[in-house]
Amino acid sequence: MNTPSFRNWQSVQTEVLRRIHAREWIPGDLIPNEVDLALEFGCARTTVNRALRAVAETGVLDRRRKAGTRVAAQPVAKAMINIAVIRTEIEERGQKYGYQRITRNEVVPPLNISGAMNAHADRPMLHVRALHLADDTPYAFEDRWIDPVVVPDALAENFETVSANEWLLTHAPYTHGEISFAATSATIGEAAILQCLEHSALFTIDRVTWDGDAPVTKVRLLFGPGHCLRAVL
Amino acid sequence: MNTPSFRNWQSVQTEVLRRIHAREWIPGDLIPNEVDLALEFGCARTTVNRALRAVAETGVLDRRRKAGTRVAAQPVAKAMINIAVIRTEIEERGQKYGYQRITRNEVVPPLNISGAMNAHADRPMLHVRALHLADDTPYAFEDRWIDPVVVPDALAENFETVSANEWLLTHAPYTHGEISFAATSATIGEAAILQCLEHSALFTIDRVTWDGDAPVTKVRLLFGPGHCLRAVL
DNA sequence: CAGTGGTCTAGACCACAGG
DNA sequence: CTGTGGTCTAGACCACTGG
Repeated sequence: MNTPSFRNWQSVQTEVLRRIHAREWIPGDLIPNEVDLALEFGCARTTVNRALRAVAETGVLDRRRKAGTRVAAQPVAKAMINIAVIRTEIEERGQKYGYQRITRNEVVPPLNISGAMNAHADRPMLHVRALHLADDTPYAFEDRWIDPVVVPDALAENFETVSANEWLLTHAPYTHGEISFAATSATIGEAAILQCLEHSALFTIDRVTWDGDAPVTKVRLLFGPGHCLRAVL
Repeated sequence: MNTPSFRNWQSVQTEVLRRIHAREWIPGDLIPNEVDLALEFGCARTTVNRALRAVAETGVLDRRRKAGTRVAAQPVAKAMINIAVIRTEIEERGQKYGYQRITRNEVVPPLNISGAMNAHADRPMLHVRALHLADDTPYAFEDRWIDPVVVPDALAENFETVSANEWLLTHAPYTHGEISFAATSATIGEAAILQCLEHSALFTIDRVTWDGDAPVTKVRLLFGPGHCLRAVL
């Protein structure tokens, strides 16, 4: 067995994936430990570790101290979704970006909004509604709530030329957030804004971010009919 | 400046994130190089490297050889989506999983299917339609095409008790794939299967996988109204 | 060309959890 | 208790790319 030598972690990773693909290592199997693999591959254990860690991050391997490393029986497909600023997203597709602010108010949000943000139910918030356009046609409707206690600067901004989507990135840091994707049926008002039929199926993104315990912003993005979000596996 | 010492990469990562959050390092800024940070933090450069690499993977830092490491001006939010087997997904929510195969045929697929799979347009494929149920109510409709040349074993399987969703995981390895998310309007047939109204907005996942150049399978999953996919940021 | 991140190495110690 | 992965270290060389 004249094993070719594996001199970097990427080649070790490739070899590991090959063995799994070729069923040399069967799903559920325990594979050799790092020390043995390092010996076999003729490299340092650190290098094997780096490779196995990378594979494990994709869900193909399952690693546990003492228990060792196994080929995942039911690998969970992991897709990395990149959510960029909407303007960038449109411009990268070679389209012309357009923006229209629709409304801006300071009101007490409905309970489902303050609830989702984990915020005080009686505190007024900044409510901004706006439309993003690609090549002059409606692309996405942004319905956003901003907590003015956490982001006081937002009160001085009218969001007429800069979208909240973009402005918040540079003015409101957050520590963590939640995002969810769904399909919703266009209300008559949404249909008018997006220039589509009532009850059209709209791809929807809901996102809430916090800075520690403090709610920063909650946004719902409604994309025009036909929109889809892609990723690789 | 009595810097506490940072003895592991996680604490270095935390400190880096803190500085960005606290605006000590402004978006667009060049931050000190690894050697300097290692000196400041009192740890090895390897440790700093590990921490910065982890932060860069989340999109908060931008690293380039020679150019150095910068705080991303417009960080692209990255959400990791885990797509598990549907049965597992349902059972993990404490619901009872149910499955019904609807149809199974060997036919030449329509052009949009063979096109998406990058397959020969005139080759017959295995077409399986099935319904997944949670607590006896329709959860997702699976409409799948399988290339029998690539997965010959599939011809011997009737998919009456085991879903293709699950069977393929252990019988058809793939090297890469594409996934896309969208919202579609229920046709009358789909509405009947999912027991919802025609034109309901359905969350839809399309997935195609390949084994090298060879197309393995293409699946469209239509989820019942109200379904949503969550992730953390 | 030179400075930066990218990686490898050999060895060491540690934390966790299986048996 | 002990084997496994997780991590740190110091030093070295390399690859890329900006100036």
